[in-house]
Amino acid sequence: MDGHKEERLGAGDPSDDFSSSWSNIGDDSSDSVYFFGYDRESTVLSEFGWSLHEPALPPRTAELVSIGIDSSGIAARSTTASGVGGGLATLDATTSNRPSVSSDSSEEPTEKSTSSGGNPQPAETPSKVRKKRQKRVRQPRFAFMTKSEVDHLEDGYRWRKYGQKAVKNSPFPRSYYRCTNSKCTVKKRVERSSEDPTVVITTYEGQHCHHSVGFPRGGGGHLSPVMGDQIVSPPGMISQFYKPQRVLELNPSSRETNIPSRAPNLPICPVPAGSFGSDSHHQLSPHSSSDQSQAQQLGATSLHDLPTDEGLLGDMVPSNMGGQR
DNA sequence: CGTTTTTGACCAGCGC
DNA sequence: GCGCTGGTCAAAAACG
Repeated sequence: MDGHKEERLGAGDPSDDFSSSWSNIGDDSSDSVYFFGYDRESTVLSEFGWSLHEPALPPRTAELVSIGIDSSGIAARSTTASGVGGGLATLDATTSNRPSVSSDSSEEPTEKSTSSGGNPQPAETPSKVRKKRQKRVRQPRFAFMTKSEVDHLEDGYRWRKYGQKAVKNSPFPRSYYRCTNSKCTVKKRVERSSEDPTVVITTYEGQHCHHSVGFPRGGGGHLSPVMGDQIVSPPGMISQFYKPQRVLELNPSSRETNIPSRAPNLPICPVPAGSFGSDSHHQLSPHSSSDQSQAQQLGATSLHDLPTDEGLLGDMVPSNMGGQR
């Protein structure tokens, strides 16, 4: 099983089609190789394959194995279901729900509030009154594969579990979490790879609009960055992961389409701008800009191709990733 | 008592 | 149109 993964990746002649989508950001000097990339054509991330490496690094609670990003926020269909790449990270967003970049960002329905929370249905018959849910609007997602014993990795934010489902073709259930910050619509899914139970696949959707809460629970054990300087991303999502050393190239789609390489639709925050100043005083207010400049400072040269802006990736990709090369 | 988890039901999207 | 599956809701239970 692992074999086929390796095969796809290694033999798979990375340059084929995906070389530009998936970047090997491993450190030459290290035994580990990390793959970081995104789905260029809104196809299936798992098609790119991934590889588990056994990094000769200090033991950690979780190792980042692979990251997949759906920068377009568009559908990458799950092949897991079809058995093609079972257990691999797939990002999917229903095409029909594809956020239409400009307008949607503002109307971001905050699905939950529209469905029942924001619209307390005048209960008629508990069963059928249940309000019609709005179309699901998917935000860009990205997934991480980590080798970990624990399913739910500490990432500096507090999450509330709101569902769990059995997944087809997988013996492991998938858990659904939502950020406990009421203004934050970030969600995450956690499931174990059916192929390698030691691998946890975590998929994030959305962007935190607040700082992390710190690590009240774990004492921050997961946080300590190993491969270099500290991770500077306050709203970091995966700070417990290893820091990739370099990004060769990202966002080829922008190359193709001639759009500026900034991720077109990685929302900074789904929350209406106004709510920052007024409501979440202590939160992000002043630094959407400072975050940006920070990101720019940190990664300016090498990150110029980053598709991610200071949004999701800005958070997860340790600031100065690539700054050395 | 407030918060989080569990869990069955409901709903949307998609393929056939 | 129907069935399947993933995603979400929300009441109840569990927990601190």
